[in-house]
Amino acid sequence: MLIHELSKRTGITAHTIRFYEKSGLIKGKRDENVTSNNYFHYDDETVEKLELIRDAKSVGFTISEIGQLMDVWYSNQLTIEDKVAVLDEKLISIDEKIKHLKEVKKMISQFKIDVIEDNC
Amino acid sequence: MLIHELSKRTGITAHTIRFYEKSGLIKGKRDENVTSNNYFHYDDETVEKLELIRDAKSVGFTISEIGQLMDVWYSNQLTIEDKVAVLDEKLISIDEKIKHLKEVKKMISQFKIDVIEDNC
DNA sequence: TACAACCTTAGAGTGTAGTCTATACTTGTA
DNA sequence: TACAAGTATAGACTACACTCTAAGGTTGTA
Repeated sequence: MLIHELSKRTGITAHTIRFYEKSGLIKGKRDENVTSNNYFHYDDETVEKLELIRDAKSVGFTISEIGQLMDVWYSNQLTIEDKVAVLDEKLISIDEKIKHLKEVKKMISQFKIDVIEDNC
Repeated sequence: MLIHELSKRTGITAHTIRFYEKSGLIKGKRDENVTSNNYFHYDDETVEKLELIRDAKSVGFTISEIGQLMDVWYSNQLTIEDKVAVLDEKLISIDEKIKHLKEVKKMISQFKIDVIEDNC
């Protein structure tokens, strides 16, 4: 599919998708059979990647952290140990984020009770 | 306590604390008994607030979202219904973030297994 | 074949969240 | 009392993540 279709499927603008591509998060392929243009083609895997990017971003991961993860996913430059190390680091970071969210949730829930009961 | 102490207790720089104060997230008090300076004084509640701010920021809440929450917390301008509405909105948003984190965690965990087992 | 709708790259502009510098004043300590 | 350390304000600067504009080329359709 071309960028317009990818944009429609993910709800992410073409501009932003190109920005992610320039940042190394995703990668389109050129069709070698076509010489009249140099349009990028994307597959379903890219749709999944963009959805992962959106999830990861919404919980505070930066582009460069997500990029690091994508490198582990798709690069063969790293040893298994290196890959596992990066993945473990992200897993720890996710657990911390969940912990933070639960703390914030607890505070807000308690405050909601206070607001309702004490009319404060 | 003064800003330096607040900074030491929270690990947030004085510059950033002043930035949060300017953004309306926290509020120091001036000591009316002292006329020689206009130093701001902060209480333990501010320490808690800054810790909440840090947690909330680490999971993708923006300054303005946090500010909205602080308004609900400390302003008497809003009705109980309005306050509960804001709190409910944040609680839903937190649940979504936890859901996103679990999705990302699942993908990374599965990928870790693939890396180890399939040597990919 | 006109023309709308799409594609590309390069680069400028925007909003958020700090981060730092400069200037000037106050406080604590050797 | 010198002077290091702390405090306030204003405003410049930076990094990140978009977001938009311009310029030029391609594709699909009436």
